[in-house]
Amino acid sequence: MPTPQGKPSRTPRAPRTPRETDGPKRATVQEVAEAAGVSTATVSRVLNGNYPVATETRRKVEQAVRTLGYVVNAHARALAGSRTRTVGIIVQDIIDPFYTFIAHGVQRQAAEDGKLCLVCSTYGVVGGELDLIDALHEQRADAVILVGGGVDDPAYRRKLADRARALGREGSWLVLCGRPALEDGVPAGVVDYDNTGGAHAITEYLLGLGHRRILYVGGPEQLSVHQARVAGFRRAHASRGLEVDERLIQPGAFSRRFGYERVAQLLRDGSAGEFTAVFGANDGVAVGAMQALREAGLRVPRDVSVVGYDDIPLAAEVTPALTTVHLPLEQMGREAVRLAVALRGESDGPTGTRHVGTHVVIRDSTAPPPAPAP
Amino acid sequence: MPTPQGKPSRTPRAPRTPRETDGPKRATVQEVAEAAGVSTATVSRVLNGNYPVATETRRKVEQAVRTLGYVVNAHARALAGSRTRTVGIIVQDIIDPFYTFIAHGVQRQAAEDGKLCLVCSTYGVVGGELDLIDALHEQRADAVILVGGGVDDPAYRRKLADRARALGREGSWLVLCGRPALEDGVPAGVVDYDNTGGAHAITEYLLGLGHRRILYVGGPEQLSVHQARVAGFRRAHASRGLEVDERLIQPGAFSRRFGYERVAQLLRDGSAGEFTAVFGANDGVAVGAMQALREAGLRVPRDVSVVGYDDIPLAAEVTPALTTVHLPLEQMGREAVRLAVALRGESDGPTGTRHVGTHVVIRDSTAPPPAPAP
DNA sequence: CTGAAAGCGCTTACAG
DNA sequence: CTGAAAGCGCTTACAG
Repeated sequence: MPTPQGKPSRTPRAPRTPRETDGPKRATVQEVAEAAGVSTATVSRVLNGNYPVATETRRKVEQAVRTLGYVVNAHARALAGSRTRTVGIIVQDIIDPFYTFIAHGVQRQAAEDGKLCLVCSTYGVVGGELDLIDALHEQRADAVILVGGGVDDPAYRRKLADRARALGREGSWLVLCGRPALEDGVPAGVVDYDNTGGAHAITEYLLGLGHRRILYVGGPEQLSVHQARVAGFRRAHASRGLEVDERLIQPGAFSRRFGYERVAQLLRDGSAGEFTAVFGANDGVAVGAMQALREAGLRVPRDVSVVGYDDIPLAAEVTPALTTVHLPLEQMGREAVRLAVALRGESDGPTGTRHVGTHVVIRDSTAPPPAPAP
Repeated sequence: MPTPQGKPSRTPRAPRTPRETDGPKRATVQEVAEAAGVSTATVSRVLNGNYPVATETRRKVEQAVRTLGYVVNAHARALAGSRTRTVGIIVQDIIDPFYTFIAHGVQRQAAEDGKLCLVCSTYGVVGGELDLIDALHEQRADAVILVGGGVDDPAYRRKLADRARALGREGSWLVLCGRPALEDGVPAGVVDYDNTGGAHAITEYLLGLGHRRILYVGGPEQLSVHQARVAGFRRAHASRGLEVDERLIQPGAFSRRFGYERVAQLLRDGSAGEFTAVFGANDGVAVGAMQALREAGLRVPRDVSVVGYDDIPLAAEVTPALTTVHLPLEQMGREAVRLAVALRGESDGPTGTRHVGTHVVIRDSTAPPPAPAP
């Protein structure tokens, strides 16, 4: 039983006495060395394969490893060497497909590079990110990948920069994935996808179809992603000399539920005025909006067009299939670990940035607005 | 640049010379101790809070920690102490909702217990599980949680048992989540959900509705989960003295795609005979089947009823909402880490098993079979 | 190609 | 309540 401090209570047994059932006792390099009749240095060298070793010697060591069932201790290795072969990733919520797919990319790339992956979710806890960075720092992760848009106030960015520097001193790297770069000189990489550009492109598509009153729903106001997407939305209007009715911008959560409820409400009370298209801040919001429209007796895309952002699988699976901005989520995850690896190669390299492309995917949820009432 | 062996090449710089930019050099307990004017033992004690320390002493140490920006090295800690405060989880594919939700539960429970989570996916690679268990063993994870049904041949189970014993010697535990227990005496826990019972219950529900020809689609034949579900399907028929037409059992992948393709094909060539209901081996398969039925002009549930298994969110989101067997996925993940923690508390406890409940959720995809053609 | 030895950064009996 | 010292299990210059 753990004590209140969470430490195991002292057992009355003599320490380090192997259990009866232990069988071949847990082996160490020391024991492998003895069994093979060589030094521990030699064992280490055959294990790591990073140094020439005579064939016969190698054979003896491998034999000993096998018969003793030796499994290297990664902690001893990490302490004596320098790399941990571990990357950490911090997301908001692993069950949100946006994060799941990025985490998936991180995991695959890490696996290909022979690294293991520590995944952590903040679940929206304030300061959670910072604590998790610290926890991953304790683990001396080779890289810490922070995914998703962040709150964007100066005090917070300063704290993040401090963490990045602390990590940098350790030879590790903070990689921001989908969040603006920190100030110059801070050792942090960034994997960037163009929120403003994507939002601009899909808004322009809607405008080109003839829509003039587009409702923008969802997205937490403090998040950098949200701000960037709204900026693209506005810029597309501005390029055509159009003004946007502020009532049409309805920030909120990034959830299906929010999309559903807010659109249902606006349809009910009309407080945003009329609209012929809905731009969901992400696919979840858009799908929620579609449901609200359907329940109000409106047809998509005949009466109202709907678009989303991210292109999670759901977007292609709903009916009608959703027009949206495609983000290469898995690739973003892969890019993040590749960047970290590249960065570690440099003795004291500067901040690096990697951009991934984005494009509009036109499916069945968009059409020209209905002809004005006769 | 890594050399071909994957090790960093020697740099010409003198080792351990701090970079100009290092700022407050990476601190160690040693340095914290000096700064605070105490011994390293004392620093360790205030850091771990597991031993009485004078208030004033504690204050000095905490102060030193803060000004030096000290971050404990988890590897040194793991090597000197015994626990790593890390759990490992192995799934087949993190983007499959079944696994995502279990992983989510593992992660939350681990976080609540102050542990970090190493998550690994096999992506269906043969032997992947075994290699990943070894990798997690190297990391000395406090527990290794293996999720999902496994291939069920004796040779494989023997290998698994070997791994479990090796882990056990280390004081760590293998926990099988949704897979049959290993032989007696092997130090492995299991979190069990009743596949046979669930399949029996939902089949019985369909039978009670009047269906007599139910198509069972999907599920890889070698997997223990599949075998258990089919067993439940058969037993439900047997209880009513009904025979099952073997052509109605169509194993295959656990995917939406397979469900779609196989049902489409059977509808085309009629090689399974008639059927009035479809039992998808999991929700994905069931949703694929619904799509195939719809495209063939059949209506669900009016012409054909459809049920699934697992109750992932998709099940409630499709139209019509899917009748299925509910599995408490998140809870299963949580149970797995709780079990591991409990097991570690015991000096040499026996194999433990935890059962989680299962129940049928009736939604809109089921109805009595259509009346026989007039 | 190989070995002896130092050292990585902690924790934990042991002894006050 | 505190400290001196051993030891956890590896890797890596250094020296042949």
